[in-house]
Amino acid sequence: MFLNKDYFQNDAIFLAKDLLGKILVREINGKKILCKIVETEAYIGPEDKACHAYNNKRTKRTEAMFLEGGCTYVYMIYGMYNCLNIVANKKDKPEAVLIRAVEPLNELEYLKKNRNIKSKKRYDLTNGPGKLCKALKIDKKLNKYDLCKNKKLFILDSKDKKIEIVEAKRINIEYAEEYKYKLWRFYIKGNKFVSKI
DNA sequence: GTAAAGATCCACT
DNA sequence: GTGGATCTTTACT
Repeated sequence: MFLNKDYFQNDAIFLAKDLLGKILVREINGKKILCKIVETEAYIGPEDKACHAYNNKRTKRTEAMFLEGGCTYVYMIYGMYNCLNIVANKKDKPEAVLIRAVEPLNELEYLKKNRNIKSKKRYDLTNGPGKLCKALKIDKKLNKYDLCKNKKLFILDSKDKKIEIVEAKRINIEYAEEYKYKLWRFYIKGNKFVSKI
């Protein structure tokens, strides 16, 4: 089951929770890599001080968040790492869901090769926003990508309804003042691939 | 043109 | 659990 455009017009907090357990599909050279989404964070444009688009700040970088829901917002952090966001809500509402961690379901050797790390731990492959982007070869070429119209990157619905969702504070946003206490990070309880408990 | 900070990762103890 | 690496984007002058 494909998730359609209407689904992504919901607000970021709803989507952040609802996307847990769903399947992110990335196709590279004919390989279909399947990953279960296990950890997300919601960023709510104008009011959220942790959001790049706080106060409707619109720059060349943040304009992807002003697109309609169902597109991607890929940004670079610390100069070297990419993070994958799913844009939420309607056009001109800058909300997004950051994908912080996924659980790889196949092509593990290929993902390990992309990561090029010494660690052989399976759960080190994709347990962080920068890591999963490197493993899945997600970079700025996939910024503003429409998840509903393309085959290289999209999301499948999942029948897994037994997951237990934990709400937590978001990570590494000390500068966000009162917003750093918002419980806008969501993850699947007990899942080994979550970046931080 | 220049400076400063940043939604992180990895190796090491 | 800690610290260094490392470079893009932004917001100034």
